[in-house]
Amino acid sequence: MTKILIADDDISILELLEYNLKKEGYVIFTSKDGEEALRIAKQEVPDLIILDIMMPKLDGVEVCEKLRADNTFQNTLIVFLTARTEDFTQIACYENGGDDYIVKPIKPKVLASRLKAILKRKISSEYGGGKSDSLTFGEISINIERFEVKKNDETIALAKKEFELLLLLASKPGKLFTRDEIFNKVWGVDTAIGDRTIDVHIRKLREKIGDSYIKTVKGLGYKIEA
Amino acid sequence: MTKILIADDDISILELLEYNLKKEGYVIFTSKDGEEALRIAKQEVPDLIILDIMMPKLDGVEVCEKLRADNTFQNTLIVFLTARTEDFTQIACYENGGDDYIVKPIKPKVLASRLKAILKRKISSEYGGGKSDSLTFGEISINIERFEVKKNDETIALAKKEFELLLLLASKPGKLFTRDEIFNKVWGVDTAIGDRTIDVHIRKLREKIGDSYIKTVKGLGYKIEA
DNA sequence: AAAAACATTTAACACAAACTTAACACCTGT
DNA sequence: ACAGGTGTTAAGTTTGTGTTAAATGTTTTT
Repeated sequence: MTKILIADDDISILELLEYNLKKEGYVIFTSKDGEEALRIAKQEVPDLIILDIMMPKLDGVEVCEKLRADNTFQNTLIVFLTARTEDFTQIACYENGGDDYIVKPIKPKVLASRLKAILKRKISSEYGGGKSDSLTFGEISINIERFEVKKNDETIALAKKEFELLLLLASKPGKLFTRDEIFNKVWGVDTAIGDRTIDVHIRKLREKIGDSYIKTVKGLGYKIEA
Repeated sequence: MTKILIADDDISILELLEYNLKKEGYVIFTSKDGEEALRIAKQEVPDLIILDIMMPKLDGVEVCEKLRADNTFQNTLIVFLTARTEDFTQIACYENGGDDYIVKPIKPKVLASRLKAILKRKISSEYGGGKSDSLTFGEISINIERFEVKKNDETIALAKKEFELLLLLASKPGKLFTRDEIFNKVWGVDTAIGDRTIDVHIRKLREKIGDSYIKTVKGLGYKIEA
């Protein structure tokens, strides 16, 4: 049984969500302001809490802060609800202790699948814990959650792109990744960058983790040597 | 005839892909959610399935899991579709039994060539009879994904053209490949190269993998001895 | 048996691909 | 506004591959 608490001062949204999420089999609680949300949260200890940013008495961010200060809600998932116009960025969400955020207007189906994904993430990390958040090859180990790479217990500082590149190659050691593939997955199809950019990043990676891991396959791409 | 099933809740993407892939000569099926995707998959048994991660009812990962649990789909290629913002990491794709993943936004041409590559991998490995994407004859085994050739567990380094040539011959051991055929498949119809180029490559191959595998049929072409 | 047709082998070369280094534009946080 | 770091571009260098050419070897035809 999965309990979800929804807090929003707009009753139509409350009803929309309640109706659609009940259909998905969740147990739903609702509240119209921040203080009420806090009270119900403490009483019910939901698995997931959806907080509108703009609310009377206590806004979403404040509610989140108070929840996070309480040990009970250390592992509770908190999702912010925000109008597109508010410039509440992804970063702000995570900075304030949120796990995700959803932009209005809400599409119930999209929302439902999003929540499902988030909940699933929680479940799988609670049990076993060590699933997909770290991977290893040779003397190198990568911790995805901490964004950290170690070589024999010695931390290596990597820049974002370097990390992403390494992560891609390491996601399937031995597999050959063509430049196209690297390009699409690390940079994205829509960006246009020069031919040599990948080389340079590979270069920097090799400099940091050692020459012996990343192998060039001329005319094709790169791979991590098993 | 190659059947492709596409599942995405975004109809514009569905139409975009359907239009472009039909043009490439594939037979396309579409579905708007995970459950429908499963149903069609079971009915049609496509060669390749493209799954959006975020979908109503069943998300892409779940569909993949269910498919993989079914013996029918052991060899079916599964490709995930993911928005760049979703933190669906590279690892998750492979961990969940996916063969590849493609990042949105989609460029039809890029996608088409990617799919072609993936399908090619599958086809050539099916010739060899094996279920994984590796081909074997005699003491030699070829892993296409890793771009690796082994002779009794000992890795042999091949250049791109050498590899492609060997792959062609090995895709159907015993079959005779005429010089023309080799030209068209390895070099492409439009390139013009001298008569002796193939010989030289055959030479290098024999040097590396041993003289006993590739047999010359004078006046006709080459083949791999069964 | 000689010639023709075809294949092998070796070395040399040209060129495209990848490496390397340095410079610079661009964020991001202070 | 500035400093520090990151990501990208540019330019010169290096490397390895693919191709050609030329000499040698083998089989088939007449």
